[in-house]
Amino acid sequence: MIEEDTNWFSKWEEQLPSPDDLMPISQSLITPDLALAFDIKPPMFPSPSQNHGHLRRDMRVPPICVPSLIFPLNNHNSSEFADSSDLGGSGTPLSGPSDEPARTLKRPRLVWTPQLHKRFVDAVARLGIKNAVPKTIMQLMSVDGLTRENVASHLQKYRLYLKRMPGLSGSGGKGALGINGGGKVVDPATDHLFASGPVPPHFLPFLPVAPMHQHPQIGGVEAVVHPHMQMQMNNYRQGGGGHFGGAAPANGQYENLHHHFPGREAQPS
DNA sequence: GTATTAATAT
DNA sequence: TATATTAATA
Repeated sequence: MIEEDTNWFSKWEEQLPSPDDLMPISQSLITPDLALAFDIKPPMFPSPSQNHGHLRRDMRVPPICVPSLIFPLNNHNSSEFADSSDLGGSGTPLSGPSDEPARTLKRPRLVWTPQLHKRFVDAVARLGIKNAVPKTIMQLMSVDGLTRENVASHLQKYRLYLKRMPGLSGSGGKGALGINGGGKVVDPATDHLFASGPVPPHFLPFLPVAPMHQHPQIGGVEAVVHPHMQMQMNNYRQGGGGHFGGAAPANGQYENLHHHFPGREAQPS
């Protein structure tokens, strides 16, 4: 039914970024420098203490036209975009990114939050092995600011993970992702493990993204990636648990997870 | 010429 | 380690 196609996105949207989980942070994610460079004014954050309930993450970041990438306070001493505010008096040979066009700015490392990863996995799942290539995945994910390289890199790791996926005892003898006939995704077991539920065996071989029913949450709380997943998405425990001694990873970036076809990926002829 | 991938670097 | 970047190549 076509109707489903319509709902498809809504459902997806709903199950995607939990407002609470998505940006519990109150820190401005844009470096002052960057903000200035792009002439971006920090989006208004709803009262963090009020965003519970049904608050749909409707808050779209201002219609930024540039790489609307929201940076987590990347603590790295990137020689590139070191905050000019404190640029060590040392004769910094670098002019700073403020001068450079946004296009050439070096983005900070992408942090694959569980939400992002979920989108990624969903995309891969519905694309099927055949089409699950960086470009396509990226498009399906529709996360603005996300680059093909980002996806490619993650995909590489994801594949490695699938390969090492335990439990595939070779009774069948089929390779980890050897199947491909109709666009199957990977071993059911693998897929199941990784998807941790939200990715039902309904993927279609074709693009016409369909509305498979995805339960946004499992057991009440969204099942974070997966326990077995050695891809260490561990630090992101949203629900539960406890904190880690390590510094909490900024997870607010890419909050604008709304679909919005990338303008930056403009493909040259 | 682009896109994907493995390898490598940070 | 996780992600980026490069290099090879389809």
